[in-house]
Amino acid sequence: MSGNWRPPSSTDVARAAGVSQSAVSRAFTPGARIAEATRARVMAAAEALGYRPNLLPKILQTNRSGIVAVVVGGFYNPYFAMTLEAFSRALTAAGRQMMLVRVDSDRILDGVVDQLAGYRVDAVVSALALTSQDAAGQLSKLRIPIVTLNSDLAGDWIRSVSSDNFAAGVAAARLLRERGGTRFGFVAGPADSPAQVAREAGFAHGLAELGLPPAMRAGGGYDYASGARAARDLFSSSDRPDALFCANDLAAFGVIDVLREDFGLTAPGDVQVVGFDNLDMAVWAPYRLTSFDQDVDAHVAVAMELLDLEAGATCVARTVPSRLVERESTRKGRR
Amino acid sequence: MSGNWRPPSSTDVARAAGVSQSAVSRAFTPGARIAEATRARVMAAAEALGYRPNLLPKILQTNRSGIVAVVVGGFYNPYFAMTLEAFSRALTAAGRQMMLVRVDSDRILDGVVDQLAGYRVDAVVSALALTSQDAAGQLSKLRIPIVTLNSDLAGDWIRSVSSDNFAAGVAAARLLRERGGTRFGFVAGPADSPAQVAREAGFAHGLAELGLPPAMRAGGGYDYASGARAARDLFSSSDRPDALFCANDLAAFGVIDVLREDFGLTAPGDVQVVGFDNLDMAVWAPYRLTSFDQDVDAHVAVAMELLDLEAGATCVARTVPSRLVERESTRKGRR
DNA sequence: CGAATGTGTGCATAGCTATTCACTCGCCAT
DNA sequence: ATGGCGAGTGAATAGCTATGCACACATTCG
Repeated sequence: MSGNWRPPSSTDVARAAGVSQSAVSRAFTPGARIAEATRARVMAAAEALGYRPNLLPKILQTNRSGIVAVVVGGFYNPYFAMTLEAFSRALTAAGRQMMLVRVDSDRILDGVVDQLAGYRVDAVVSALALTSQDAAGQLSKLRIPIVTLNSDLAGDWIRSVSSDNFAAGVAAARLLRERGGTRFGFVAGPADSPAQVAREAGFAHGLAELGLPPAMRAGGGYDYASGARAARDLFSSSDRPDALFCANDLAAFGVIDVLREDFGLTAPGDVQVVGFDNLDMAVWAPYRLTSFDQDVDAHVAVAMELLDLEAGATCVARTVPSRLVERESTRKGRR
Repeated sequence: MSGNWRPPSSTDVARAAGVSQSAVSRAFTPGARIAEATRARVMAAAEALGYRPNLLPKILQTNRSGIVAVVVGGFYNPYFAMTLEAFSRALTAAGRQMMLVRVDSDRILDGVVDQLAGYRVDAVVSALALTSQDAAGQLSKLRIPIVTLNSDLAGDWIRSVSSDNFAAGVAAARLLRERGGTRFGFVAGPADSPAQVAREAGFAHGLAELGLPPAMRAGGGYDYASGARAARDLFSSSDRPDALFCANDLAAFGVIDVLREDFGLTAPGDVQVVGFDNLDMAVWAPYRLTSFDQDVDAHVAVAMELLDLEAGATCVARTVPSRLVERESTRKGRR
């Protein structure tokens, strides 16, 4: 209708209710000193006008927006969806809002930092494989806390929470050995992912600890296609592995499908397969994948805790244990 | 360190650079009238102090935050991830931010509307199966445009963009008939989803148009388990269907897995299966699912356009055609 | 009855930026 | 020489809420 409409302000409500603007503010502030009758009159006027308090002036004064920025690199991996879901719940429960920022892998720093700083976000959560050290530095200068998931970024205002990726790698080696694996293979994730690196190192360490030769290696991505490619690479050679640890579930699915489809091999009879993430799909009939559960809720709980740490001096890094969920892509152990 | 630190303001920068606050503002405003030498001096001071313009005062005056709220019911369905990804891209390209809001299905209205209004979000995108008419009404009163995805909500400030669900249902019926289907089944989504209702109605219409008897029916959810249950229901009876249209891909995967696992049936030999959404997983080896592609990018493009429509008088509803992608869960047609 | 306490209300202000208005200064044209 | 003009700058202000301060009034107590 009118070109320059503006939402009703507390002053408008005050006028309508015949009170001062302060009274309106107090009516909407729990625990404020105001007569019940006045509050009722204000509320009636507010209801009639459709008034909602504007949060921005408060933010302007306190520099606390109640907004947490969550930075992700993409959504192709259902693991991100799980994380997002858990974060969303936790933030809502804490009365905060989530600003979702998607960046094309590398150049996070460009406009994004300016935007986040401009909106005065309370904190940044990065689910990025790798976060630009530069961007992190800029946020630190603005005293905006950063919580990093499965990354190894370090700095003054940076806290990190990770799975015990190395330990899981070791556990994978032990499990596969215990279940009768003899020739081991590792299906790698992207080289720039600290989680991938730690999982591989742990697996290698575990094998060495057991006196076994190092694993064959293929792959290089967290996606299905990368796993499929890895399986073709590994099984086209003469010396085929019979026990695989995959950097994540998505790659493991690709592996399993190619093994069955192209090579007529199934798990766990011909090859045992272990994944990482414990996606919903891990229970699906074609896979029934043994996998490490990252306990997303625990990750998020820790992250929420780290968000509100005020002192930025000490660099905090927390680890959340992952839990091995055995299904039928590995052989049964005695119980 | 200091308890009450505050980020540098334009006044701080002005003091440091020996100019007025106005000059600082102009230095950061493209196209503003300012001498190049002054701008350089301001920029140097800003850099030294780590100054970022605070966006809130501008928002306070213009009531345009640049924030679009995206409301979702959950992330379990990868289709939401696709939508989110596309929206995120589009909003970033338009220089806007996404506030992600997750609601527990029904009670959206509680605090959420207050929050969104309080932050002065420019618009709300709802990817919810059903949106509370009440919440929608409240947002309308605040003149906050709503764009609904695959929903049938109507009202003054509400615009909707949907797939041609009915037409797709008809097309599914024709395809399955043309490929030799004789006994038809429909695997339903949740009853409160307008998309589910339209797809089923279209399928029924298509069958009737071809002079075929109505389809058997099972299911009632958009998830894998629901599809699995539906398959068990349908194939435990004596009169088994040989052509299935599933309300979405996730359910279709459940169907296919149960058919293979529990009944030893495969697609397309024993049963033909058609899904909806064309998820990434539809190409996976165990499925190779024929499915309707919703063209997420087109949905989002239309939604972005509808977001900025100012006039709230006419109720806009746009439809985006879906595209049939044939894979190997249906038989080959002559080409 | 005076004082003290407590309750309820209004006034004024901080918080930060973009923008309008007014002003100065140097330069050109008449 | 003087009016006009454009460029560059600073002062002032709007936008909205929460809150500290002051004040008015009622109530209670010594």
